[in-house]
Parts: sequence; structure tokens; C-alpha cells
Amino acid sequence: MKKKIPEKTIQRLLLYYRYLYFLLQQGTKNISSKSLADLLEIRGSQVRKDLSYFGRLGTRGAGYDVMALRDTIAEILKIDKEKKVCVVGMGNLGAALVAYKGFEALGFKVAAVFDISPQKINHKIRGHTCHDIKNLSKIINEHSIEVAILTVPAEAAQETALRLEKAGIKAILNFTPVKLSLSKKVKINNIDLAMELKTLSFFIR
Amino acid sequence: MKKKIPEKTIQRLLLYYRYLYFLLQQGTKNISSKSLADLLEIRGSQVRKDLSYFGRLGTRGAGYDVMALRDTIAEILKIDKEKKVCVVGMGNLGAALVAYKGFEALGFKVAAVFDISPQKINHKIRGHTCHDIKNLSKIINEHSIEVAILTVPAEAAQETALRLEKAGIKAILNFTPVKLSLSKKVKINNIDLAMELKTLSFFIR
DNA sequence: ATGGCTATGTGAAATAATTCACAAACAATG
DNA sequence: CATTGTTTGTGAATTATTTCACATAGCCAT
Ligand SMILES: NC(=O)c1ccc[n+]([C@@H]2O[C@H](COP(=O)([O-])OP(=O)(O)OC[C@H]3O[C@@H](n4cnc5c(N)ncnc54)[C@H](O)[C@@H]3O)[C@@H](O)[C@H]2O)c1
Ligand SMILES: NC(=O)c1ccc[n+]([C@@H]2O[C@H](COP(=O)([O-])OP(=O)(O)OC[C@H]3O[C@@H](n4cnc5c(N)ncnc54)[C@H](O)[C@@H]3O)[C@@H](O)[C@H]2O)c1
Repeated sequence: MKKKIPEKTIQRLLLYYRYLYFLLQQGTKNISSKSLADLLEIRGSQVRKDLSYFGRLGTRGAGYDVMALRDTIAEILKIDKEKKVCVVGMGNLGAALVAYKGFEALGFKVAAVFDISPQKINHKIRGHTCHDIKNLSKIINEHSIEVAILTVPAEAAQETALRLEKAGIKAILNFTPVKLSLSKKVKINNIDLAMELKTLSFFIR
Repeated sequence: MKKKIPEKTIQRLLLYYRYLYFLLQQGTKNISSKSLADLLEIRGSQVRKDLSYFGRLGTRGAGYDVMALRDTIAEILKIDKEKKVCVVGMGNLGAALVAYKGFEALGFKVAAVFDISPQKINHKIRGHTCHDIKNLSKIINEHSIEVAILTVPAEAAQETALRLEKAGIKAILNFTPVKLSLSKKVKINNIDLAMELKTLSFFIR
């Protein structure tokens, strides 16, 4: 053990969690790596290898206890511990994202939303009062927000990212098609939707 | 040559394209694999290997001609050829996506949008008249739409995906947190935003 | 031209991720 | 409690991707 855990493994862990959650609702008590793998169209050995990073979670001959495994994964991923996020840029995409219930289900809480436009500041958007970006640092510190979702226009992305870093944000989910340059300390995940669409369409016909 | 091209290579090609586009606007005529790689924080050898799948695109000693390379990549990815897409489910996320200009820049045209709710059908949303999902097949065929963006509620996802397959859709960009089961012929890309956020936050601290 | 430099293109090596395959653990059954 | 059958956990093998390293093409100055 003591190996570095691949990011892919973490992603699959989340998928396992979703299925286990569903299986439990259905009353399923036990599942084998093979059955779980079949649901996801992967190999049983992949499931077992992923889980083996975190100890011996199954029982030979019997498979995995659905509830126990779900809870263990929740603990590994800290789904049980609420984490606060903010959304910066309350335009089309930002507004859609704060309305999304799927974040809550994984332990996220939108604790603040920001914009620069006087049309939005101090107005309620999907139940969240929009703050002035000027107050970014203050509010992030007050609420101990660690993660930011960045949905400002591309032109403002780098500048805003720097403000987020200065405010002490640890991770950014970046929806802008801009490569952000920050210190290595800030973890960045880029969601490039146009790219996903293009990649997809490249592989047809 | 004649090797299978990795999906990762296609993704990077798109990033190269964006930078080349930008560099050309700045008046840069030539660039080395090293300089381009530095912008993306990858290795020069990665750039060269990626490009080598498509022939000899550079000049030894001099690097790559920015305009020529940009155009070659546009051709490889068929950015020059318009591809029609539809958006199914015009809720929060669907409405945000049809407003996005970034798709057009890569050669996509939103040719139709669909919903099931009488509140939306026949109403204009961001400039697109929303069609009844009942007419999916007809409209997809009329416009020769090949790609669908799926943004219906999770409960309706599998059923809607089957309708899309039957209507002749070749590829689906799936925003629902549901594993779609379709025949192998339909290419599916899943965008799981809650998962991206969770993966991101797992790796901090 | 010739020679010196620079940067490509590409096999080979290194690294990473997935899959195989099987011994060992445990369940179930009689 | 022994025997049979099932399924885990994990090294080893395989496959995929990235990086190295260098021969060689082509630019440029003289
Ligand atoms: N709309 C989409 O579907 C979509 C898809 C993929 C990517 N994106 C990207 O997401 C980003 C937002 O897209 P959108 O369509 O929501 O744009 P939008 O114009 O609707 O929203 C941007 C919001 O950011 C605010 N803003 C501008 N500068 C700011 C600043 N410095 N600080 C704080 N707020 C600021 C604006 O007032 C506006 O409300 C863009 O970078 C876009 O490329 C959007
Ligand atoms: N909102 C987000 O930011 C976000 C983020 C990630 C994923 N998602 C996923 O995207 C999907 C849509 O999210 P949303 O927030 O836009 O939801 P929403 O409820 O705002 O929109 C869903 C839309 O789909 C329509 N619809 C319902 N059944 C349909 C059917 N059978 N055919 C056609 N249209 C139908 C509804 O009328 C509604 O307009 C969900 O699956 C959600 O999990 C949303």
C-alpha cells in the first residue's frame, strides 16, 4: 500500500457511491465486484483494485456489504462533511449552477455568489443574494469558503482567479476556456464544454 | 503511422487550436513545439507526438507556421464544417448552454431545442423557439442533426436517450448524472459536474 | 556552398493504468 | 466439520500514454 491514488480511481469511487446509494434504496444488501462493475460497464478487477487502495472492504466469497461500502466511500470522499463553495459570475451558467441540487447531494453548500454588475449585486438570484466582487476576500474568509466555481467571461477569468487565490481559495472549478496561471498550491479543474462537444463529434463517422 | 489516435490527443489538438488562433491575432508567425508546450504547461515532445499522427506539419530548425498549423488542425477536427446540434431539455442548464457562443466558434450550430413542458413549447428561449419533444424525430431528420446535448431531469434521461437514438442521433453530450444504456453505435460523452467538483475537492489538503 | 545551429519527427525507454489470473478467505451445505 | 463453490485482494502481465534522446532536415550567416 502507500501508493498514490489515481484521479480516475476517485472519479469511479463517486460512481460506485451513486450506484450503491441507489441499490440500497432498492433494498439490495450485498453486491459482488462483478455485478457492480457490470452496471458501470467496466471490469470487476477494476472495482476491486480501486477499493483496495483503501483497505479490505469486502468479504471473500460474499462480496461487499452495500451500506458499509457506501458509507466508507462517503467517508473517503468526505461526502459526509459539508464543504462550502462560492460561485463567481452569476450569468447564464452561474445561475444555472447555483440551482443545481446535485452538488448538495455530494456535500457541497453554495455559501456565497458574486458578480461585478450593478444589475446583479444585492439582487436575489435563485435564492442567493449576489455579493459585490469587491467583498470577495472578506466574505470568503468569514464563511471559510475553500472552493470556487468560476463562471465569469473569459476576459475576466485570469484576473478573477488571482483574486480568488489571494482570498485564500484552495480549489477552482473553471468553466472559462482560459488556462489559468496560479501558484501550484491552488488546485484547478477545467470544464471545457465546447471542447467536450468537439471531441465527441470528432469520433462519430 | 496508421495508429489509433488517442482521445487525449484530440483534446490537446483543440487546445493547440485555441492558442494558435490567439497567437495569430497577436501577429505571431512561427512557433516551436517547446514554446507552444510551455503555454500549456506540457512537454514539447508531447506536442510533436500529437501532431505527428497527422503528418509532418513542421519545419526542422524553424518550428511550425502558426497559420498553416491552425488551419490544418481546423481541418482535422472539421471545425471548418458546420455541425448541427440540438438541445433537449430547456431548463436552467439547457437555457444557459444555448446562449453559449463558444460552441459556434468550434463549428457547432444549435439547430433546434426541445422540451416537454407546455410552458416552454412554442415559446422563444434565448432566440430559439422551443419544440415539442413529440416532434423530435421529424425535426432531427429535417435538419440532419447528428449531435444532441441532453439536459433533461435525471428521471427522464434514459427514456429520452432512447428516443434520440431512434431518431438517428450519432452522439450525445450527456449532462445528467445517469449512465445511459444505448447501442455501441451512439457515442456518448458524460459531463458530470458534481463529480468534477468532488474530485477537485478531494485533492485539496 | 559550407558549417554551425536549431528544432522536428520518431523509435526506444519510462511511466501509468488496466486487466489477468490465481491463491487464499469465507460462505453455504449437508 | 469437511467439502464445495464463490469472490476477494493482489502481484504479474498487458496495454496505453508520456517522455527521452538523438539522427537528421532545413535555416542562416559568412
Ligand atoms: N453559458 C454557457 O453555457 C457556457 C458554457 C461553457 C462555458 N462557459 C463560460 O462560462 C463563462 C460564463 O458564461 P455565461 O454564458 O454565464 O456568461 P454571462 O455573460 O451570462 O455571465 C457572466 C457573468 O459574469 C459577470 N462578471 C463579469 N466580469 C466579472 C468580474 N470581474 N467579477 C465577477 N463577475 C463578473 C457578469 O456581470 C455576468 O453576470 C464564460 O467564460 C463562458 O465562456 C459558458
Ligand atoms: N443546473 C445545473 O447546473 C446542472 C448541473 C449539472 C447537471 N445537471 C443535470 O442537467 C439536467 C437538467 O438540469 P436543470 O437544472 O436544467 O433542470 P431543470 O429542471 O431546470 O430543466 C429540465 C428541463 O427538462 C424538461 N423536461 C423534462 N422532461 C423532459 C422530457 N422527457 N423531454 C424533454 N424535456 C423534458 C423540463 O420541462 C425542464 O425544462 C439534470 O439531469 C441535472 O441533473 C444540471
